[in-house]
Formats: sequence, C-alpha cells, structure tokens
Amino acid sequence: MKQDKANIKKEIQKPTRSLTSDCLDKIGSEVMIQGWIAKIRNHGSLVFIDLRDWEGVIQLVLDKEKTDIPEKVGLEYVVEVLGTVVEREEGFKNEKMLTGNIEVQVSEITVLNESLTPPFPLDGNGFDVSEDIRYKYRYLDIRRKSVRDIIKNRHDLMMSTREWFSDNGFVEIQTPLLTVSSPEGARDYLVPSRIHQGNFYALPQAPQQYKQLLMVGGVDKYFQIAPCFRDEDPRADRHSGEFYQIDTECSFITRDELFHLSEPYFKEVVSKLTEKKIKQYRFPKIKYTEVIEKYGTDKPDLRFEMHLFDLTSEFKESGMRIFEDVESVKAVLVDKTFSKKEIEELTDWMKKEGAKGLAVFAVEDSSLKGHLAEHFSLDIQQKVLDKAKEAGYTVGTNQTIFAIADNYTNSSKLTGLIRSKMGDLLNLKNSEELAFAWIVDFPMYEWNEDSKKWDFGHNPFSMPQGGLSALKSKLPGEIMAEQFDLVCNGYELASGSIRNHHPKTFIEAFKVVGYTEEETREEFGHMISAFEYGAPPHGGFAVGFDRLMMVLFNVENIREVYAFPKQNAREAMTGAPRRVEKKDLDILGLELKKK
RNA sequence: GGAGUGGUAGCUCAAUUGGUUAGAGCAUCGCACUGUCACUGCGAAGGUUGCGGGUUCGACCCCCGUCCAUUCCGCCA
Repeated sequence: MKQDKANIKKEIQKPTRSLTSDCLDKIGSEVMIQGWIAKIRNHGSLVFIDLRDWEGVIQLVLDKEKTDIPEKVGLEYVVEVLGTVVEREEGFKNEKMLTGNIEVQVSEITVLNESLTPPFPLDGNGFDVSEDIRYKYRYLDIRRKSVRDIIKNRHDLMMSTREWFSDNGFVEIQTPLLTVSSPEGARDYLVPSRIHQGNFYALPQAPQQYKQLLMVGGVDKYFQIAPCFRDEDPRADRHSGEFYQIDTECSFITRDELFHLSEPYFKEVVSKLTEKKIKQYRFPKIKYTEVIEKYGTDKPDLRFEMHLFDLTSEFKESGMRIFEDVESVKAVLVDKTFSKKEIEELTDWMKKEGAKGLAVFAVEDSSLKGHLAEHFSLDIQQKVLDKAKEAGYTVGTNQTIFAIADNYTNSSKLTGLIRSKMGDLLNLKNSEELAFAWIVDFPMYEWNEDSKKWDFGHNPFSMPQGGLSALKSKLPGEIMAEQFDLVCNGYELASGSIRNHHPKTFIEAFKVVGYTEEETREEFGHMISAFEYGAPPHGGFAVGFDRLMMVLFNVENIREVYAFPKQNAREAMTGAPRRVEKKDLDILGLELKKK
C-alpha cells in the first residue's frame, strides 16, 4: 500500500515528455524523454547513448554507480529516460550535433520495447544500402534523418502550395478516383465493379475532364493536389504507377495571364523552402521550335548556355562523300580537350543512343585541328569557327567541337544529349540555381510514321491556335496548339494549355486524328454536351508535385520523395500487388486466364 | 517488349588466367575499459556465391535458361 502511494506520487511528479530539440532550452531542468537508441558507446561504468526522436538526437550519459542500466538494451530499443539536461564541459562539446553542447545525465532508464538488430545501418543518407532492402524495411529507413527531412519537406511544400493557391482565389476541389477509362494516353489502372459486373472503373490519369467540367459549372479558379495513376514503366523521374499533380484550371483566362498569375507561386515556394536562386524572373518564354534548335530537347537545362549551332552547309561543302547528302549537322563547342580514349567512349555512347558517328574537331589557337579538320579547307574551317562565334561562343584554345550529322530530329536530339553531358562534365549545372522557362507553341499534331496518321502532339483538349478556321484552312503539321510546358533544370515541371471549349472546334480537332463526329460524341459526350451549355474560355496546367520536390530539394531519384515508394510496379514492404482468392474474384464475376 | 549494368556473410564490398579451407570493414555476441561521439583493445560466431541446368579433374569466375533490381529505349493524350 505504501509502495503504491510512492509510485503514484512518483508518476505525478514525472515531467511531461520533452523532444530532444526542446532540451536546448531546458539546461538545468529535469526532463523525461522517449525515443530510440541510435548508438551505444559503452565505457564500462560510463555509458553514452545517442537517443533519437522525430526532432533529432541527444546524448545520454549513464553512470553505472548512479543509474541502473538495463541488462538487455540494444540499437533501436525504445526507451523512456528521466534525467537532467546539463551543459557539456569544455572539450566534451560536439559541434557536429545540433544538441552537441548539452547532454542528459540519466537518473532512470526504462525499456518500453525491444528491437531486433536492424538489418542495415540507419545513419547516413542510405545511398550505400541497396534500395530493395531499404524499401522492404521502409519503416526503419524512415528513421534516418535524410528520409525524415524529405518527409518534412514534402509536408511543407503541400502546406505552402495549399496556402498560396487558396490565398490567390483558388478553391481546392476533390474529383473522383473511381472514374472512366480515357481513350488515349497511358494505360489505365482498371477497377472491376461488383454491382455492375463486366464494367470497370479506371483510376484517373489526371483530373483533366472533371476540372474542365468545373469551369463549365462556373468555378472560377480550381486547384487540387491530385493523385494520378498511369500504368507505364518507371524512369528515374517518373514514379511507378502513381504520382501527384498540383492540378489547376481557371476560367476567362489567357495563356499569358496564366503565366503571370502562377509564376509568383514558384517564387514563393523557392524562397520559403530553399536557399536557391531563380535565374530569371519573370520566367522567359521560348518557342518549341527555338528550343529544339538551340538545345536539342523540349526540356532544356537553362542554367548554362552552350547553344547548338548548325554546320550543315559547312559539312556539305567539305567535299567529304559521307556528308554529301546529309540533312542536318548540329554542333556544340566545349571548353575542354579530350583524350583519344575519352573520344572513343563518347563515340560509343553516341552510337548506343542511335548516332551514326561523332564528328570531333580540336580547337587550338582559334583554329581547327584533328583528323577531320584536315578534310576541311581553311575557308570552310573559318566558316565553322564563325558559326560558333555567332552562337555566342568565345573561340580560343583547348576547346573541342562535337558535331552530329543525321536528319534534323536526330542531329538535334543527339547533340542535345552531348550538351547535357558536357554541362555535367564541366560542372555548369549549379545546384543552387533554378532556371525556369515556359516552352510555348507546341505543334498541335505530329505525324505518326508507324500508323501513317496524325496524332495529337500533347493534350487533345488544347485549343488549336487560330481555332476552327485554322483547322479548316491549314495542314495539320502547320497548326500550333495553345499548349505550354514549364521546364526547370532539365525537368518538365508542368504542362498546360488553353482548352478547346467550342463544340464544333472540338469535333473538328478530333477529325484530324481520325475520329468521326459520332465517335467523338460517343467518347466525349459529356464534354461536348457541357460545352454546348455556355462553356467559358478556360485553361490551366498541372505541376508534377513529385518532380517539383526533386528540383527544390536536389533529389536524384523520384522514389526518394515518397514515404512509401514503389519499385517497378511493386511495393517491397507489403508486396503489393498480390494474388487474391478465387472467392474474391467470384464476387466480381472475374476469372483468371489459364496460362 | 528491347538494350546495358548489377545480384557473394545481417549491411557494404573483395576474391589475379578457372585452382588450397571464398576474405575484409561495419553490425552482432563475449570479455575489459569513467568522457566517448565512426570510442578503443582482445576474442568468437556468421556463406545454398539469386535460382536451375551444362562444360571441366576442378566453377563466385565460362556457357544456356530463369528470377529480381536498376538505368535507358519503346510507352508516358
């Protein structure tokens, strides 16, 4: 009885829980802290423990003569500690720790839960442990600081995004996740309907159609941090299966008004969440044709110049047989010399990417050198150097010109790849800088050589520039779309357009890619019907939320920005997707094909 | 669907031209240690070399098949 009273008294007097970071303000105070054992340094009768919680790490000091140390205690054990926060003596401080000037003199330590030995170390950024293992035990991996920081950053970006859009008159509206399959685009994830057997929902690839219908419904400005699902193979910047968009749409708006309205959002999150500098604000607008011409890609890294320049006529005039009939030669000039071996490696790499070869000139004392240069007359050599100067290069010495001869598409694309690699090699990609740009005037249609027909270049819901009359009077290849991308540091961050909101223009736009009016009405009846009841002009864009995370926080692989990433269409921890029982299929009226 | 790279101890890696009993660091376990913070010292344990087959006197190594991961191409309105 007496004992119970003593315990109750003790329980009452026990301080409430402090986080490790709170201890900074509690020097001299009694504290109770709870967390995981991150490290044990045992010196016999003196034991140091690094205790970890959500906020960080703090050093505990256990003196065997003053404190009972539990017999069984190991890494990742969960403990509760009573003790006094003290300032460390001079010489015992650790500048590498946030709490390195203080420590907790422990009077009592209690094990709240034991732990198996962790399968991999939880310090560092984890990049030295294979992803398979990390993701299988993701709940442990999340305990490491680098992962915790990304999770906190993601929360901050979500909060800042909602705050900015809300403050600027946007309303967040949730759209259905169980919806209809869309006819073009990526493969859908299908969900069988139990009640309507034989029918399937599709998970949305984007809330595109719903957000446009919201505009018809009179919503002025919509946004949503929207989950999207596409059944496509992953890439380093494309998450497997599911990802998030900051989806937006505004009515009664023009393209340039959209740019003007949204640029401050990016400025806000960059300055609020990072130390990075925006290279050019307001963001430059570059035409699609120009960006291909200058950078060889529609998502250029604009942190450095190194423009592509054209050497088609110079190569043709060189007299070399192999360049006689070449359609296009594109080149870059690099401030670096390369060994024979390096050139061979670059050539192999280019061939792997589909090049027929790699042309190389050395530039020394403002003139061309090397095997290839010998085939070019001095006059043509001078023209080559002049072209480089026109493209903004300073021609000097210890430089190299790489050129690719092919059709225009390939020479641009391949030289663009060289440009990007050289940007890495010469350290031209400043990680503290963000070079945003709008890419505008995309072609509305692209010729598909395989199916011998025109396809939509980007978004089929975009308004063709010039509207109905352009569709009727121009060749498909000449029509530009009211379509744009936002690029940053070599990533496509957002994509959007002013929409095709006139029923007749809508039907006409689909005719070009082979839909009859009846077929278009069948697929998009709800869209066309809606447009027939006074659809306002409208447009918007969607920001790849996860890619924005990568760009803001220097994350190289998109899987790292999710709490629970998927590898190649599989989640290592739960094992999803998994088989289901026959009875579950029976309920849905489904049967698996025999293999 | 295609191409490249990788899979060896719990983790990260090594193992020469195909040749002894497949090694090391970290982690783990035991002992010692009162100022460490990548603690230190001594000792121990730890292996179906992804899986299946083949060649060989002999295979981590060579060949065939297969699985997994990853990067890229295709694909991504």
